[in-house]
Amino acid sequence: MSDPVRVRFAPSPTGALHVGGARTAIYNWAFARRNGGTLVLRIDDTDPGRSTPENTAQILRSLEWLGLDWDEGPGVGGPFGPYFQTERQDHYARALERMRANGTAYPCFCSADELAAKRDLARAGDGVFGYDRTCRRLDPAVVAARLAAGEPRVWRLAAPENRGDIVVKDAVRGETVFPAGTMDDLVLVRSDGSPAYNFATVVDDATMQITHVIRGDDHLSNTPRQILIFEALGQPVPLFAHLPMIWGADGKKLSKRHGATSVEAFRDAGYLPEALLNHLALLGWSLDGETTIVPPDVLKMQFSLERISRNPAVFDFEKLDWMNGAYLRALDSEDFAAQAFLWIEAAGLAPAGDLAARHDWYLALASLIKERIKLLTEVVPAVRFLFVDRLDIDPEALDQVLAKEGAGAALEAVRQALASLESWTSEAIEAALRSIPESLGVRPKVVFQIARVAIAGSTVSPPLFESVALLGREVTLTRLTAALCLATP
RNA sequence: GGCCCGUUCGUCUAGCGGUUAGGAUAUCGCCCUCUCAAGGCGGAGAUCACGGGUUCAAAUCCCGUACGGGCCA
Repeated sequence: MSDPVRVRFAPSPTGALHVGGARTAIYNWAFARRNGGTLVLRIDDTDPGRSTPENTAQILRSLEWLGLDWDEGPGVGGPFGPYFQTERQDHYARALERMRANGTAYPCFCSADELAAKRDLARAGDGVFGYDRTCRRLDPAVVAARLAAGEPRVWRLAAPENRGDIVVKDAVRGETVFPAGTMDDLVLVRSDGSPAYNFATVVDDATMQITHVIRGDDHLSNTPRQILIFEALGQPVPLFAHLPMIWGADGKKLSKRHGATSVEAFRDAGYLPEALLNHLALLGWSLDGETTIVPPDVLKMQFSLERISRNPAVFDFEKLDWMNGAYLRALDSEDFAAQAFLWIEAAGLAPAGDLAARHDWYLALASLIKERIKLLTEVVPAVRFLFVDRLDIDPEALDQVLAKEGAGAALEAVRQALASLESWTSEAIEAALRSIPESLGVRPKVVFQIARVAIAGSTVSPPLFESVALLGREVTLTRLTAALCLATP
């Protein structure tokens, strides 16, 4: 009860960190922070074929991008290392030794062919059980001889035969009972000496003194087996919290087919880490049922296992978009400008030092667009007209606005009004332009739309007067003149 | 096949024996307005998977069924 909380996130570096894993990491992180506990990051790299250092690096990068920090693990070390499973062979060997000594593990010499035959036999009958325990009944002297002879073998758990029902205590689902006698003698160590998943996980969780295992729902069925291993090792069983899966819109496990799933893909698609984190946190957890904006610092103060829901959640891309917009709007102009400039620079619209060189200009730009976009990828299309030398005018806008009769007269009036303006501020520009419609006898919005197309190349743009102010006199007049040639008089 | 888990507006969820079943998003309408957004106001949208119980009273408790999902093989 009063034991300090220790939780872990144990990704497999067989691919990028995807949103499901990210949510698990977020919950572990928030739970550790909320309870003043320790978050351990452990890399489950035991799959030699698919685990790569590149994937590990990418996972760490994604976690850092999300703003998650860990107290023990790669990069920070800690007293329970190493934190890569491939470097923990001696722990597994010691654990197996202990289980051999207390009779909870035994060698099995059955070949793959024999096992397949046993399986077929079992399937033919009605009861489909696990391994039939042939080698568990072998004479000790025979076992010793075959071991000494170096015969290929795996090591199996000797599942207890007189144990009662196995009860998984889970903070999300309460107590789940697995009937006694349904557990088979699962493989702990493979014939090549590598630890099986359940074994390595339990040995690590035990030696790292993990108190709460927060992980995906898909491990719930493994849990009774793991409990048996904890008990065989004589170690306390942690408390569990199994999270419901995240689905795509079709009710299938979220995958690439549904769109972006890796954290980095969301970053590249223009999402803010806080927004992704917030959205993920709310897929399967709620603060109070009313609050939708839960920033990281609130999450780590308020997170609780009790409010995790039991049913799977469909990943709602539209809601994430809305949320990203909300976070973008909440940014002050300084921060928004910094974010936006990354994209502007990457698109080649502005040179590297431009943000510092024209700081106030960028701040003004930021305030113009930050409440009009939901994704950072929208920045460049929204502001391109402010950077390019030659403006391309949208053909449809040309056709619908500049081709209208009187467009030329309006443009000429705008050009003249601006050419003689003494102070180039949005206020002065607005005053000058607002006086035009009346003299021409048209509605204000007609003139403004004509000017907008001439200046921004589109019927949709940031606010006109401010945009003109940002564009500067020279460029503005050039564009008006150029548009004049295209417009109907 | 066995064992587990899940099922409240399209979606995320609140609800933990008595509520006009609440919020968010999406959607629709109106207002604001130089376009687009943002913002404000309002509407529509949930026979609480289904069937039995228990109870004066069930979305809430119990048992089945169906449909989804997971794990093992």
